[in-house]
Amino acid sequence: MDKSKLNNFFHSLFPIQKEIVEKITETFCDFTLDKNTILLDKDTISTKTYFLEKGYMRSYILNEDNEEITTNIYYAPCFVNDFLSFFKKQPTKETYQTITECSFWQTNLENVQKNFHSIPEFREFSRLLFVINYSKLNDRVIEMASKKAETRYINLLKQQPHIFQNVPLKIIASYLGITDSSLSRIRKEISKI
Amino acid sequence: MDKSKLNNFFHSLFPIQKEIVEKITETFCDFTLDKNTILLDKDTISTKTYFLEKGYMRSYILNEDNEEITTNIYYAPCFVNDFLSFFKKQPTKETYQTITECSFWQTNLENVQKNFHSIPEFREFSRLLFVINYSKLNDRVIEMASKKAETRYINLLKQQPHIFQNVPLKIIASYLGITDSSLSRIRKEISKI
DNA sequence: ATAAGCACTTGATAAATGACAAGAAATTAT
DNA sequence: ATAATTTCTTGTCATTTATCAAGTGCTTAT
Repeated sequence: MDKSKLNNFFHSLFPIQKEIVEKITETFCDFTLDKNTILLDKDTISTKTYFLEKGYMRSYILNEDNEEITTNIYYAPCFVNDFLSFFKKQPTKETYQTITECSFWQTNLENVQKNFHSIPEFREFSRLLFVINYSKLNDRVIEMASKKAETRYINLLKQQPHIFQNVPLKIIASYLGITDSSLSRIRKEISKI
Repeated sequence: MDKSKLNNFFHSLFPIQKEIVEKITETFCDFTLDKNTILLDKDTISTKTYFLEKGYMRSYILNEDNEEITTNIYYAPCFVNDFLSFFKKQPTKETYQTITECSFWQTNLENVQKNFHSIPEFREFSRLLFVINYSKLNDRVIEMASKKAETRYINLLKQQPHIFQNVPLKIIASYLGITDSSLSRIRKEISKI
């Protein structure tokens, strides 16, 4: 039950006292999942918030042709949350699945609510997490709308090279909004240079 | 100084007492802007949070060819916020500009902070706003990654037809991630049916 | 160890979208 | 009211990406 990675995540985001972090993470429990295992299935309600301590995972939807479209790739350390489902108790649209073996910490909404309303630092942390996630997502929309696939690939490779060591190319392709054969061709083109 | 539209926005999101809403919106001041006017310029720090009471506006960035890429379209009633800039005091990447004549209510971070930490209902409201905005943005990423331009156009037309009565097509085109001539052709194709 | 199933690549071809330029239509400024 | 400016459309052609199918190599299960 070593919560150091979980606790350090709080410290890494903003200045906060050790005792307060320990109070916040008091109710978190740990578990692990094998690779290619579903953490949260679509059309279910997320009752937990998850901290990914180790590993790679993704969220995906099925399109009209029943192809999996990867909507997000997650890597430790980070919080993994279907905000709409967890906070508004709505069924998820996406399925959340591990890519590698993963270890997690989790807690439920009741504990989050208690902390949110009783610990000012946790409120600030929660909001900061939202702001950061929103901003990342916004950057991605901008890339999707303004850059061609090759540029998006190059940027991802530059910014998160480790993803290519841990996530299959077909998942990366759909995350970039292209087919796996297109990604393969783009990689071939670039390797020539 | 009729705050009814501002106040009603709170009531429309979740059950909350009239007196609490009035307390929250106490510090909001109103102003109006002409069409095509900048509300918040890129590379500046957003010191205000805005409620758009009437009108249409957008955010945009300039790409490497100095073309404006519309990143978001806003229409009343809604809150308009550059989260990263407002909460983390970072310079904005995007410029926020009115499209039609707009009327706003605004307040500053100090007031938001005071309410956030002293009024539980305002905390819940703030988080709900984040969740809803995040979820909308996520839906947009999914569309961008999985649907072709024509489908994205049809969906926007179905879901927000009023946008086409109030926002120039070239802005809508870049919001959809295509050029204005492509949008023109797509519209022509569809009108044939 | 072998077979089965995936992941990845590659070829040929088609579809979607972009680039650029010119003109029509609408809007705005004088 | 007229001119100037901006928006929208359309034509031609180029580029980007998708589709489908086949083949190779890697991983996994028995």
